[in-house]
Amino acid sequence: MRAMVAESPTFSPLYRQIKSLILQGLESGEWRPGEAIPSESDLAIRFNVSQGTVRKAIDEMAAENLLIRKQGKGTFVASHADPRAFFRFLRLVPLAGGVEQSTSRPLECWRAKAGTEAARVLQLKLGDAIIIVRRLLQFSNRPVVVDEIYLPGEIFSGLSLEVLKDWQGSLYSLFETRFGVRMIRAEERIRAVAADRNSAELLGVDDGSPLLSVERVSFTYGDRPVEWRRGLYSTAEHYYLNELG
Amino acid sequence: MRAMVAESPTFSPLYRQIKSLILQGLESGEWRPGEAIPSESDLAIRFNVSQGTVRKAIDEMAAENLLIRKQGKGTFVASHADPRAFFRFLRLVPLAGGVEQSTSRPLECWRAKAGTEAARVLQLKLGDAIIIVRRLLQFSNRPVVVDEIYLPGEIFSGLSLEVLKDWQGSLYSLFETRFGVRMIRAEERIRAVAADRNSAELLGVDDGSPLLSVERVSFTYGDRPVEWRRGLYSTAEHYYLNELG
DNA sequence: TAGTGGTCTAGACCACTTT
DNA sequence: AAGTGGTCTAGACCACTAA
Repeated sequence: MRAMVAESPTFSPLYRQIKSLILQGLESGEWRPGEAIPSESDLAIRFNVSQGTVRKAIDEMAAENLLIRKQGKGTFVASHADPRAFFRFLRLVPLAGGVEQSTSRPLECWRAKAGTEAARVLQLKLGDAIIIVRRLLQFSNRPVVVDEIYLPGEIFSGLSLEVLKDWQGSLYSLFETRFGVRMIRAEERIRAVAADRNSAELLGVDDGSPLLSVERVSFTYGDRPVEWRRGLYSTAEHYYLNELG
Repeated sequence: MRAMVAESPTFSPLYRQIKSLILQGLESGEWRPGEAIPSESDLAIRFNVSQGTVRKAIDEMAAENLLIRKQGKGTFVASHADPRAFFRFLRLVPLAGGVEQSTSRPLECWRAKAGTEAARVLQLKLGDAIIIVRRLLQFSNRPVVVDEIYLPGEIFSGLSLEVLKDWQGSLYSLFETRFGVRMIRAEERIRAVAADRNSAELLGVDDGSPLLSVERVSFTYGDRPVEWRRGLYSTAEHYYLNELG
């Protein structure tokens, strides 16, 4: 292992090579979400490097929210089942402080073929199978978000309205445990639009009133796009919070 | 220095103590934006710790965008004069790809007294002096954002419309070089609103059309709020891009 | 060639959790 | 007491920049 550093023509430090080896373990499912990976010293022996080098690799992965370190216990694979992961992808906060209970109400779920845009965004071929989900998100039993979610049909073939209705917990935690797809990062494109009649009715606002249009593309390991969604957010009693570091 | 680790009742590791010492150097102006701080080995001698400990302190500060490392050259104090820092706080992207030139057109600048909300947000007393700036932001000579910016009068006392008009470059780089105030992080609260007549005219959109309302509070060292602004973004030809890590 | 940050190692010890 | 991650050190060497 050590030799690769010196010989590699496009130089990549040892700890990054270790990092990608650990990443392989995550992708292959050797260690599943919520489980512990081997200790630093075990990995150091396994990869034949010093503990400090493994440590630096894990440091980076923890900074990327792929792993979670717990002193005295071990290092764990990050999971969307962890309630702390929930607000990482949903940045909606009530105008009047406090914490609210949110519930997801699936409305429809049907099969379709990818059009030009869906194919481009999800990196599919035109006409490939996709699954579309429509959903209403409620905070304290009041509708706040209407979502339309596009998923590659091949990966999510078992998905149906019944499965969605039976599931307690976040959508991403369903995807993770049931379909083995873990969302790692996402890009959101936000605009202001006027409510169409249908959405206005679902959200309980006036036709044509301003809504936040949030278009999201989510990626799994290797920057593969696996979800495309468009949400309309009612910002009458909530706002989208963004922290600029 | 070493002794503090063991003796400290609320344990704080050595490298964090070093970090806060370096932070003091930044706050006090010992090292100014754009300048280099001493080398790791110099700092190690000065603080009487090992180079690795200084390194870990600097690592964290680099991750927080306070310092910028340049291999072979040194470690530099981050500056808003650096063009790379520009898009850290302005997340607007044209719908049709490509890069645009942006220009800031200051409209008005006047003195006022802090009302309840401004006082709360900026942590001032009711009636304290504040300065208000109105500004139009253009991309490729087309208006996209109207901003209203509230600043503590004491800190920004020399600010005027003339100063703003004479300045070439970003607002934050003006604040940094002319007033010694460096913005480190910010929170944005985003909602969708209907355009009022005045803003609609400035932005060249129809009265009542949906706009993004972006309310921002910016903080300097020690999490002190030093700017409050509300911007109305026209998202006819642009969107707000957010990366969810 | 000298100085800077970047990587890697080996070993000691501390803080936290579990048995 | 044993095992985990967390801190700190000292030293060697590599990669990059500038004189």
